Amino acid sequence: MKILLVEDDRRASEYLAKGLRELGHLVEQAFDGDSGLKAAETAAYDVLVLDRMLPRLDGLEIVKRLRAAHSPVPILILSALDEVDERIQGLRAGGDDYLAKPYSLEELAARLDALVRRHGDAGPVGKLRLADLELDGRARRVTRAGRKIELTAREFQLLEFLLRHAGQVVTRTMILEGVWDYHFDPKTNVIDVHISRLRQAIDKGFDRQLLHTVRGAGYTLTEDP
Amino acid sequence: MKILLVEDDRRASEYLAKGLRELGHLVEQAFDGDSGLKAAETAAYDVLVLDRMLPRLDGLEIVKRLRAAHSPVPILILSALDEVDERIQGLRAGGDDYLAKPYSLEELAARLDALVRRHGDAGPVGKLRLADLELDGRARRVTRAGRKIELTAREFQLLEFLLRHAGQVVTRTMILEGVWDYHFDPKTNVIDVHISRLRQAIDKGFDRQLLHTVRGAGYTLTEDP
DNA sequence: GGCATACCTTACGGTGGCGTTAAGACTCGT
DNA sequence: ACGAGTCTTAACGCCACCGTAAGGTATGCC
Repeated sequence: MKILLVEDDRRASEYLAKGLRELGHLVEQAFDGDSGLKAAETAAYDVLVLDRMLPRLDGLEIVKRLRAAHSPVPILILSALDEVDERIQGLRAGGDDYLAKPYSLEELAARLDALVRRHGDAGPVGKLRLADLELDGRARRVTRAGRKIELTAREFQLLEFLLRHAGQVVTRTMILEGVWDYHFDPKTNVIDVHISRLRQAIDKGFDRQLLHTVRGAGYTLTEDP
Repeated sequence: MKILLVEDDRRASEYLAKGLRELGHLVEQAFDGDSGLKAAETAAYDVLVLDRMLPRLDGLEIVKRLRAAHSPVPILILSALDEVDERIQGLRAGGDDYLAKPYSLEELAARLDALVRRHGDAGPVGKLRLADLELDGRARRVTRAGRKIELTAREFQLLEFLLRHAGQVVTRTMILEGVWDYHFDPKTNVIDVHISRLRQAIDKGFDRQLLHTVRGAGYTLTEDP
């Protein structure tokens, strides 16, 4: 999922970003409150991770402003302190969860999963399904009709993105943003190539095709023919 | 680990208890506040799970009394409401974490693990198993297909960590945190080297490989090919 | 039908992730 | 203080994966 990480400590930020990316998430970083708030207002994230103490604009202040603007995005607040009062302030400001240092990446990831799940439609952790195609995020495992399918990292990301938007048409631009984190047109056919490869992997040899082209628009993953 | 579950709703209690037991925990149940408090004062638990609303003695009241008596035991509070005020009251009273319905067993288990870990003691020392690979934490002994396998300290820790997360992908960052207790990137290939050695030890000469690489992400220990 | 556009497939070189080996640093116990 | 065993670092080679380009195929419009 798409995560905005606002943390001024460069080292900590890189560390968390790397860890979250390894887990298959798309992470964008901001290093001060100002740009963090701006990013949060501009793009659509599945969840925000805010440090409590930030230069230029405090983490809590960001939360308050976003909530004042009726942004429903789930927010988790990081802090050096594990004092009850700290946590309470975080929740009062409109944060959804709170995590104290020392950060455990595993716990952070678990809480983010939980937050997002609570906010959106339910469903078992990290499992996406369409017809007999199944994707398990935690095990990084894809099966169709019970048979395991080997995918590369990109293919996996792509499939995950498509499954998240199953039934609707996803445009190339959406894919570029959601999978590659490109905010411009690369002027190449990267997407076509990866779609092609993904097709080979999940649809080849099966009767019912799931991945369809919508000419002039993009692609769609659906079980309706 | 040893868990005290205080929940008056019989059905919910049984459900949670069953789930937690399946995860290898030892669960004791109480169905009202009075006996819950008594149990908590009498026996030593690794963690308490308290329902918010209880007959005879409110969940929060139990927390307050235990804290007044300087009991350090980690406590997680369950509640039907996910209101901020509710959560704040729970924390103020001395609870360590808060979980709202609908309960997700997976999330509950994860939070309990996190709570206990944060409170210091290591995880449960029991037997871990995957296919014909077995690890005995107490005896510090590993066997595969009955044959003893000699491991160094690090290799043992590493294997234990992998077994705890069997079936899911563990990233390098997770391994660094869980096995080395590093909270930064050492920029070396320590992990690769130890994984390599562990492979030699547990997989070499066996038909079915258990330790698999997930390129771009990390490793996974699973019996599925 | 012919043309233009959009899309698909294949092939290929570069990059970087991973595995292994070996050598140096460290930590014990004796 | 020495040595055996262990851990960490560094070096090197391999190969899977990614992205680009090029040529082929389908689709829609006139």
